[in-house]
Parts: sequence; structure tokens; C-alpha cells
Amino acid sequence: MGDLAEAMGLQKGSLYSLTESKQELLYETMREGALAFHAALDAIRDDAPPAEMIRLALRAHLRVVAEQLDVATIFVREWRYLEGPRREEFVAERRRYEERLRALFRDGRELGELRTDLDDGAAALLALSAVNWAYTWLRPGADTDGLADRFYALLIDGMRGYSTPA
Amino acid sequence: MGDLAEAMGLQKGSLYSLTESKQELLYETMREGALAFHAALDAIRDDAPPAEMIRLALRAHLRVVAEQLDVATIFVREWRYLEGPRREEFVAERRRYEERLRALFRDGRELGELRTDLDDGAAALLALSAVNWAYTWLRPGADTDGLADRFYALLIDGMRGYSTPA
DNA sequence: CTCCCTGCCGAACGGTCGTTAGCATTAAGT
DNA sequence: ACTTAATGCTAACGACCGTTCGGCAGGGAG
Repeated sequence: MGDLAEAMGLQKGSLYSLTESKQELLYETMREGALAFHAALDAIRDDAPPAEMIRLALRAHLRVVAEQLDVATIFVREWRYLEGPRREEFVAERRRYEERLRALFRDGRELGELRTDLDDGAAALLALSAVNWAYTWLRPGADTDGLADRFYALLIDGMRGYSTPA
Repeated sequence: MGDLAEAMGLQKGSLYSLTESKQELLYETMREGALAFHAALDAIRDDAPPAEMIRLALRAHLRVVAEQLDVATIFVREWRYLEGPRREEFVAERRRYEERLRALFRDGRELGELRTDLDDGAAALLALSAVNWAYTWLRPGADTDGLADRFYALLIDGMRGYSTPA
């Protein structure tokens, strides 16, 4: 709170006419993160084939991380300092997001675009790991679309064979 | 330190006849983590083909995470509270580990087992993201070998086509 | 011009936490 | 038996930090 006040040019105590508590601040930032990630996912066209949806979802997620690095950091790392019902709300929110991502892989399998023996749980976990870890190395201004496409290519076509024609 | 003392059945102050400071404790745990990860990588047979090396490296890493979850957590998340030269030492140590992993992908490409247009930087980053994120969901006692093999299969063969015959 | 509300200040409170210092106890070494 | 060292306890210090509270300034409404 001291650092925040200094950055705002205020006294420490003056913050409490703007927010209720530090927890509340953390909570609101978490909500902002959840909103940003879900909104980014909402914004991609939902009439694309499943694999393309996955590519766009990776782009959307990485873009949020790069453009709102502080919010993303809260959403990925600092959320665990939330207490009580606010923490539970976060866990539910994140589970919902992960489920949306997993659904993309399940659709891809069921609609025949991805391999029929795909373990969509592992696939979603792998993709989520990549994007969740991104806050540690992504720098604002990076070419997130290019990065997402590289990850997408690796995930879809693998590292062994050559890419199958589109 | 209070929690630690309580867990050891000691008074807070008594810890300081066993360690120099909290920083020192954090530093030693980080060293233990670095040692464990490197040792696990050393232990895999180095005469295997590159792709197999990657599979074994994933297994080795996940095993360390599951068996020494606390140490792995320090190595992945808490290291940033290290200060001064100890922090720099960690950064160098981690870079060395990442470089070792990246070399596996480079070898795979150069020796012809992985695709010739492989971006080994992105490939290593993807693999590292998966294993680094593991501390958030891996539970002790999990089947880490099976998990590693699932990740390996996804990374190598991709999610689209069927596995190429061995 | 006055009243009141809002925003901020300044200071202090209360709690937490890492750390230190001095003392008591015990076991080992010579 | 005397020294030495190790081990842990008690108590307290000092710093940090989130939060509270009384009061002051200033600007808009009446």
C-alpha cells in the first residue's frame, strides 16, 4: 500500500477513501483479469473450425497477458493471497475458464479435426501451462500473435513430422 | 520462521543456532532444487536417441517436482525473494538448466529425428512451461511417468495426425 | 457568505516478523 | 573435575505494514 500510495502521489492513509482494503484491491484486480480473459475468448469468432478456434484462443490469451501484465500476474500468481469467499470465487472463475479452453480441444476431437484418441484433458493442460507460464517471460510489446501461432503449430503438428496440409 | 519453528517444536529464536538467516534458508533450498533437477537430468541414459532423451527428461523433471514439491516450489516461484548475488546465482543456474533442455531439442533436429524446421527455442519453452507449471497441480504420489509420456506424445506427434510408427 | 461534503493529510496504533542477546542445560573432550 | 561447545529458551528490539481517526482545506450548493 505504501508503494501504491507513493506511485499515486498520495499518503498511505489516503488510499482508504478510495478502497476498502488491500484484499478488496486484490479482489477487484482478479475480477478485472477474469473479465479480460473471458472477454478475449468471447471476442474470437465462434464459427471457425475447432483447430482455428484454438489458435485464436491462444492469441487472445497471450495478448491479454502482454497488454495487462500486472492484471495477468495477479490472475496467475497473486490470487492465492485472497481469503475466504473471494478466494473460492476465484477458483470457480478459473475453473470455468479452463473448462472453456478444454471444450475447444474436445470439440476438435469430436468434430474430427483432431485425432480421435486425443486426451483433451492433457491437451488443455499443456496449452494452459504454456500460456499461464507466459507472464514470467512475456514482455509488453512482444509479437504475441506470432508467439501464439508458433505454439499452435507445435501443439497441432508436433515436433516430429511435417505439418499436414491445411 | 515462526511457522517453521512451530513445525520443528522449537522456539522462533532457536532457529538461529541452526541457520544464519531466512535468506540463507531460502538460498540453500534453491541450491537443493538446482541440484535435484540437474542430477535427475544427469541420471538419464545419454546414449538414447534424442527424442527418447526428451521423454526421459520430462519424466525426470516431473518426478523431482512430485517427490520434492516444496523444493520445486522454491525453485519455480519463491526464488524471486532471493537478494543480491544469491539471486543472480539462481538466474544463472536456471538458465543453465533451460539450456540443457533446449539442447535436447536442437540435437533432435540436427540428428534428423525431429523436423528440420523445428524452432527449438519455442519447443523448449513449451516443454519448460508444461513442467514448470506442474507444481501448481501435481500432487505427491501421482503417476509422473505416465503424465510425462502423455505430454511427450502430444509434443512429438501433435494433436492432429496419428502417431508416426516408432 | 455560509454550510457541508469530499478528498487528503498527518500521526499514530496494533500486529507481525526476522533477528539478537543473554542465560540455562547437557554432553563430550582432556 | 574443568573446560568447551552445542543446543534451546526467554525476552525483547526494531522495522515494516495495513489500517484508523481526527482534522483541515477547498469548492460547489443553498
